[in-house]
Amino acid sequence: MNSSAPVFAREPVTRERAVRAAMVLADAGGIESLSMRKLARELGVEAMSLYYHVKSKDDVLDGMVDGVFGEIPLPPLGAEWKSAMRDHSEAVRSVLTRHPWAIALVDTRTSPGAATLGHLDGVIAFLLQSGFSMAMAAHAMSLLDSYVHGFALQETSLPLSESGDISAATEDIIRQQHLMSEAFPHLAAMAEELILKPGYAYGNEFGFGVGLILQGLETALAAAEESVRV
Amino acid sequence: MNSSAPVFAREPVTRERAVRAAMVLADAGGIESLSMRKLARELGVEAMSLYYHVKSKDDVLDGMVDGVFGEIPLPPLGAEWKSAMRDHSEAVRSVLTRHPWAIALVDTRTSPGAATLGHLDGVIAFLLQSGFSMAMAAHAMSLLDSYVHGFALQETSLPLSESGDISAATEDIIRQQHLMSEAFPHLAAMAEELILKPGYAYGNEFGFGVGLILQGLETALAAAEESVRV
DNA sequence: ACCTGAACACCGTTCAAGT
DNA sequence: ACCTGAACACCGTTCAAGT
Repeated sequence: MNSSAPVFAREPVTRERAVRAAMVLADAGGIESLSMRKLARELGVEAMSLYYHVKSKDDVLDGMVDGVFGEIPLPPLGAEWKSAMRDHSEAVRSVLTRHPWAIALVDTRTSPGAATLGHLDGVIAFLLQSGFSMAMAAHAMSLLDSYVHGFALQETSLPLSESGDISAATEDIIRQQHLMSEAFPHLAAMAEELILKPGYAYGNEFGFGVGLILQGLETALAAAEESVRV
Repeated sequence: MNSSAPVFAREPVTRERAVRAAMVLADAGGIESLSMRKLARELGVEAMSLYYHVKSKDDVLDGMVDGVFGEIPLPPLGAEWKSAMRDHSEAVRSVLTRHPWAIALVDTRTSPGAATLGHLDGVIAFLLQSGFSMAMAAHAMSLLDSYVHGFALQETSLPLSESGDISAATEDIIRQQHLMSEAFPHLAAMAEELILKPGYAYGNEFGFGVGLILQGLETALAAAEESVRV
C-alpha cells in the first residue's frame, strides 16, 4: 500500500512536478502526512534540493490549492445559467471531496494563483453574459461558493465514509444510542427517524441546497430586471 | 505583545484549563503556532505533564472545537423561526470569525464533543417546535450550516482585514491592476466596479445569502404543509 | 545550474523515575 | 496523584560546499 518506490523520480525536478507529487501524497495519506522530506524522497532527491525550485512549504501548499482550482471545468458560455451553475456546483463539490485536504488549506492560503484567478474570471464572465449585473454576480458567487465549500467541509468531516458502508460507523453510533437519547433526545430522534434509515445519504442534501439557492437567485434576478424596467 | 508570563499558572492543570489556554494561544498566534510545549509553558508546567490530563494534542484540538460550539447561544424556543435563525446564523458567523482557527479545525475532527452535540440538539428542537418536519429540519440545518461555515471560511481567507482598513491590501491590488485586467478582465472589472468602491464590504454579502436561504426555506415549508393538507 | 551534508531550532510522544 | 528529564523519531529551513 505504501509506495516506497519514488514514482516521480527520473524526470528533473520542477516546481510544477513538486506540486503534483505533493497533491498525490496528500490525496493518499492526508495533508498532515505531507512533509518536505517525504516529498523530496518521492521525487528521488534530498529534501534540501526542493528549496532550489520552491520558496518554502507554504509555496508548495499555494501551488496545491491552485492545482485543485485548475481541475474544475468552467461553465460553458452560452449555456442556460441555472443548469450550468448546478453542474458547476456539482463539479466543485466533486473536486473538493476528491482532494479533501484542499478545503482546509484554503483557510490558510491568502495568495491565489493563476488557476484560481482564471477560474473566478471565467465564472464572472459566464454570469455577466447570462444577464447578471455585477452586483448580482457577486451575490451569486459569494452565496454559491460559500454553500458548496461549506458543504464539502461538512461532508469530509463526517465520521461515515461513502453512502454504502456505514456499517462500521453506525455500529458505534447505535451502541451510544442509549446515552444519546437521554442527553440529546432530538438529535437521537433525528438519527433514528432519518439519518440511520436505509435510504439516507448525507450527499443527497446537496441537491436540495443548490436547488433552493438557484431558485432564489432566479427570483432575485427577475426582481432586479423588473425594477430596472420600471 | 508576546505574553512570556504564564497567564494560566497558579491554579492546578486540568483538561478544561488546558483547552481554554489553547484557545487563547490559537486566538493570539494562529493555530499553527500552538504547540504542546508552548501550551505547557502557559500553564506553568513542563510539556510532558500535559499528558497526564490530556490524551494527545488531537484531544486538545477536539476540546477546542467543542469550546467554540459551547460559545454559541441557541435560538430561544418560542421565537419566530425566521428571525431567530437569522440571528443564530449571525451568532455562528461571529464566533467563527472570532476564532478563525476553528473552521479549519472542524475539517479534521470527527468526534464531536458534548457542547457540539448539545448545540445540534438545541437547533433541532427549535426547528421541530417551529413546525418543521424531521426531513425539513435536516434540510434546513445542512443548508444553513454549510452556508454559514463556508462564508466564514471565505471571510477569514480574504487578504483584506476589517471593512475599514483595506488600504494596505488594496494598494497591492491596485499595483497589480494592469496585469490583472489583461489576464483576467472580468475579475478586474468586478474589482474596479464593485469591490474596490468605497462602500463595499464583503461581510455585507452575508445578509443577502441568509435572507435568500430563509426565504427559500419558508417557501419549501409552506409547500410541504400544503401537500400534507391535500 | 542543480544538488547535498551538516546543522539549528523546533515538533509530539513515551517511559521510567521522581515527590 | 501529579509532575519531570532524558530520549526518540520526526519536522522546516539555512548555508556553505560540492559537481
